Amino acid sequence: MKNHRATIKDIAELSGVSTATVSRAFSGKGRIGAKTRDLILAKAEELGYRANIHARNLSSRGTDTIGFFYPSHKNREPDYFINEILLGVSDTALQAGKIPQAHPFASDLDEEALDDFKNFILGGSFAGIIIMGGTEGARRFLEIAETGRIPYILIGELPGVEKYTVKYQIEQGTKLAGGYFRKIGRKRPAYVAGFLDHVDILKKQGFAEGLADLAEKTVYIEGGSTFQHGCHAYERLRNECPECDCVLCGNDVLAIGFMKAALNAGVKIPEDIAVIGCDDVKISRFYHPALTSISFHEYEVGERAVQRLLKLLENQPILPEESIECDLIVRDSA
Amino acid sequence: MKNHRATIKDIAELSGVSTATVSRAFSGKGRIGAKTRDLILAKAEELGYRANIHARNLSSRGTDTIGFFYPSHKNREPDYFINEILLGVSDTALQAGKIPQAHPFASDLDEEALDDFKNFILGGSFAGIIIMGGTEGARRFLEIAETGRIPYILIGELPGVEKYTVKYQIEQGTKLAGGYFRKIGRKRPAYVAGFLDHVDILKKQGFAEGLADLAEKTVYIEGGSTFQHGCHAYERLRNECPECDCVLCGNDVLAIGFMKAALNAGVKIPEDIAVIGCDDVKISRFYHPALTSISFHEYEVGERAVQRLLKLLENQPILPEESIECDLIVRDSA
DNA sequence: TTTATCTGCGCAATCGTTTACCCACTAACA
DNA sequence: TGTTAGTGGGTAAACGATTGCGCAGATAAA
Repeated sequence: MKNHRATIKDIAELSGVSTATVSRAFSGKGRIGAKTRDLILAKAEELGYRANIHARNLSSRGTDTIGFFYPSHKNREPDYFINEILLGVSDTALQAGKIPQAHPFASDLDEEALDDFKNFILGGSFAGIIIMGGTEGARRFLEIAETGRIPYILIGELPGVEKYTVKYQIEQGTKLAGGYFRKIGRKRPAYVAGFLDHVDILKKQGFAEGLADLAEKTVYIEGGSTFQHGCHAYERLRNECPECDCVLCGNDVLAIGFMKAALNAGVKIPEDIAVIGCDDVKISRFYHPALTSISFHEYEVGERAVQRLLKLLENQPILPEESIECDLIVRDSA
Repeated sequence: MKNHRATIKDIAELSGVSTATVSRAFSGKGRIGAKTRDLILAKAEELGYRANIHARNLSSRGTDTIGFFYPSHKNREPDYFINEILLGVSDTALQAGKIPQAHPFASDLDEEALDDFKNFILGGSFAGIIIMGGTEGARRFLEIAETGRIPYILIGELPGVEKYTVKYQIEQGTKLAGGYFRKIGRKRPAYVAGFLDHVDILKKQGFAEGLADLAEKTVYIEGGSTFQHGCHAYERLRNECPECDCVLCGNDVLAIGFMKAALNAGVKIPEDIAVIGCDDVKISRFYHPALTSISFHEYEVGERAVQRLLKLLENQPILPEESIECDLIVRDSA
């Protein structure tokens, strides 16, 4: 029994043909007779042959891998929002015969880590990449992709970048929340910030628009984006503005933390205070009360990003940006 | 300006040395003079050189990639349990200079998908792999790894497989839950099943042990492992055994679904019915009431799996199996 | 000075594919 | 019968690294 993995050469010998022919039998490219091909495939099966992936990629100057890069925070809770996008990315890539690869990067990306990523990306690991925007770290990946002339798609916002992106309607979304609070007759709004980045600014703006004349009374609480931050935000709000009767949180986990602290304090939701979250992640509907939230249709965002990247890879023309609709999903918390 | 990516050859020419020397400058292997090396590194920097990863892998017959294969269910909710393990795997791999790659596989793995995985794994994509056990799909991956002589570590249980695994103490864990229900004086237990696989059997057994004389009165509800299943489980339990006063659920999301339905029906938790979940996933502490759950220390499981795989890769001897302790984390639901 | 040891580096084979190019053969047609 | 087209498949050069071997020169030991 051979001790090494069967190669194309072994099959060639066994079938009495050249390696070129064997290669053609598998690739379908080039001309080859039907019986020769069948013979080759049979022998290959027999030997349990599998093409060496490195050799293939080297020789053909390409790969089927698509990278997905997203920020991951140090003190991390799972990021349910990005998980949804990732799901969309993975499914779509797989369906197209591409191999998805997820790579989190630290939000405080140091030079060393960045260098590893450069080796990785510029070393030819990816046919194309998808970058999660919103943070400055994302910009570094854009730069890498640019210098390596690697096709990429940006998801979300990054100031100054217009090509090629898939956006979700952040301002539109929070505007819906503002409008909804008005509609149900709330008077004193609050906003609890998430990551304190560019995205947050847009969220605030949209919220203010939706609130219209109520906007100027808005109380802003800042801190962070985790469950704990949400709990603290409630405590702070109770001190700073006990009369607030509705709150929009920068993400769902934050909203859940807020609700948890409020419920513990005996507050009734939504009677005493109405709560809306952002992202509409899966767990929001699990909560009691079920969280009203703004859905940016994350899965679809991931899906679309891959679809666009695929076109880029095939040199098909695409619009510089596309946008996915958002919705307010009303449940029990507001 | 050159249009192709700089190669080792370009640098060799530019520095007036051979490609062998350039390679040595980067790898640190072999002998090389200090100034030659510095010169080479400088030129490389200048050209923005990054080693082609495919060429490297082909030439050196190896790769730094570690694969993580886990079952993913069709109608999927994010699997918070596996997410935790994955986090442990990723962090540990990265620290060791390896590149982690996560690959979900459908629980009803068909031949075609399996063949893709074979190409992938046997094609040399991985230095070693980590396989999430518990389902029969996992066995197929073991087989692939065996035929390709690829080092692997199995996480959890798979009947008949003893080498090399990292186990978490399933029976021990649910036994704790059973004991706890006795201790707090509950009389009529129920068990809500998760995936209905091998793992579930162990959970039932452990639970029964912990319940001791209460075990025979246990009501078993089966169905699935999602939030929805949890909701239905509550409805069924109310019909089948309204006097049940404590329930163990096969996983946390199931438990949360159960609680949600119960709370909606006006039931008090834990007063009317005490609820314990399995896995102690992050979201469990968010819930209101916070869920009491059995922690299998998933992060650590993932961590340990990688540590063991690394030893295998270095041909260091390791024990056939190791086991990670479990704990009952008491919160507010029981 | 001679011999042994060590250091730095080049030569060239190798890893396992893909693919451009070319040649031999068959079939068809005038 | 000679020309043309079309088919099947071989030859060999890539792809971009790694690495065993050996050689020349420097240094140390005798």
